[in-house]
Amino acid sequence: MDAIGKSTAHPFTDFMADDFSCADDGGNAWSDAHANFLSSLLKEETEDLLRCSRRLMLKSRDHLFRAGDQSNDVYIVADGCIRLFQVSPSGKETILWFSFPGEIFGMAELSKGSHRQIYAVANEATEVFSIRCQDFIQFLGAHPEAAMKAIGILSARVRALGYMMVGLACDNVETRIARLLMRFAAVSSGTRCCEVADTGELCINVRLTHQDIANLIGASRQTVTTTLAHLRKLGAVRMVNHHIHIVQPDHLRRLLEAAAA
Amino acid sequence: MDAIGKSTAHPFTDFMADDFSCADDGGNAWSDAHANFLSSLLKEETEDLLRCSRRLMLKSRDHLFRAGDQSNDVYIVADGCIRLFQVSPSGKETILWFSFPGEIFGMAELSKGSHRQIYAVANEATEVFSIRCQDFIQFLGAHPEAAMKAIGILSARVRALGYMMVGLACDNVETRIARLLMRFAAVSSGTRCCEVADTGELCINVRLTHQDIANLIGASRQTVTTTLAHLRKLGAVRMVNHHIHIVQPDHLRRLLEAAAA
DNA sequence: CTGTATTTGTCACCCAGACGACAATACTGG
DNA sequence: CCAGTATTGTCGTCTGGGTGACAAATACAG
Repeated sequence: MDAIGKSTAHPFTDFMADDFSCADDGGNAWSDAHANFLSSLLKEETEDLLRCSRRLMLKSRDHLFRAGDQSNDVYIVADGCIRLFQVSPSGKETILWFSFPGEIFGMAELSKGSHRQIYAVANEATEVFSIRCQDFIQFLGAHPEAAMKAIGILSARVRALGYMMVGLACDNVETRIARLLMRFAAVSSGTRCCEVADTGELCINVRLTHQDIANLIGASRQTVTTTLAHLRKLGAVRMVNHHIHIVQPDHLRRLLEAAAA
Repeated sequence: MDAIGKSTAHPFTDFMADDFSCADDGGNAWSDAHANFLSSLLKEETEDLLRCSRRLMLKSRDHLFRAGDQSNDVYIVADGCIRLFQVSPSGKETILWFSFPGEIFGMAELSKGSHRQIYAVANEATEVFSIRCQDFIQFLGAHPEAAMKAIGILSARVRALGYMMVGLACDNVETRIARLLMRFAAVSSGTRCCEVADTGELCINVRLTHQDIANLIGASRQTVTTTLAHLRKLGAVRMVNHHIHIVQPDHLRRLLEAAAA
């Protein structure tokens, strides 16, 4: 659990501080939504919270919960990565987001002691802290600043989802993919890939199949394969081991600007 | 401001209580996101909060704030209706939601004392309470239950946006419209239309142009016109004055079930 | 009451991307 | 090490719905 204590590239403290232009494309909301809740807490708050937590070890593809389950806990990722998604009545999977170490999830179902709306699956071998809703609510009551941080994270998620909606409604598949890659690069940059050159190359250190990407951006798997092949041919991205590197971030940025025109 | 004190069809108390099937299509999240924040507060909390508020009167189409503005306040609708939307870089408008009397909005930009991400305009003559962020944060600190309610509303909005994403990614335009109409009917049912028959006819008491609907579901205005004309021809909906009535809710429900197959 | 702006209704055209169908790899558990 | 499963790569084919272009019908300000 040594990944927990240390601050990542997105400590919560940044959250209140940094300014950004109004032409922001949602990248900030995206980062803020991935704020490291755990490392943003004070030492004593962390102890208070983890005291009443259980630790769960999940193998890749293990289900943590499914839609319809009773929702009794909130979770914090200790290590690994959790995929949060919905399944439409027709069976299509829509990925809402991934949760990385330090991030809290399952909060959205907190206030109704009721049922899960979404699915949570380990995207790789993953370790999570599980905290009973009751305990968590009590914790928030006892630590108003922590409650404000929770509100901050939920707010960021609302903003991030808003931007996702806009992208889905306005952009074509290539643009959606470009934007997704840039955002993932920003968020997953904490866990740097071994072989990043001194060039501006960015590493997306998450296991993502083409199907996953399709489910993230609301496209078909084939179109993702084709588009990604195209970007690779242009030299904008390349595959390293089993994840994507953005060779020319500027190329993707230009794509995004072009879409704005 | 007599619309404020009395509870609507969605008091916050319902929020923690009602159960629902796991096949929920997000209607609950939608309703919960439109929870009446103001009327959910205790009398003393309400006084505390409104003491430090200013009242603003807006004419139809007045801008309350725009993307890029400094975000210094949160707002509560006293009367009327506020349209919250984003504008894509290419100029396309995407409506995220409407806020009705008693609802709080602007919260998502609360925690960064920074800039608005979205636009808020009065959809009709509207009256809002404006509360400085500082005061609101202080209020939440002083009233932990109110803070939990705020978290509950943000959570519901996260869930609602999740469902919107799924719909956008999976459903065709007709289904998206049908779902939108059913949800609006549920939410706006508080302000009942004068001439609702004893039939199961539902009234959507919000001024919505075809362009608005298009912006809500990510479709073109023409397609909305055509689809709505089709639904009217089938006798599923009709226009009353300047808003839509759902003549046969079952017809729309059947549409939604069909989409699930 | 009247000119201007907004909203609705309807076309014909066209294309991004969904879908189905395979073959070729690459993993993974036993 | 091998069978079985998951993932990638590539084709045609086909269509939902975007786009532009109008005309008609309202709404609204002055």
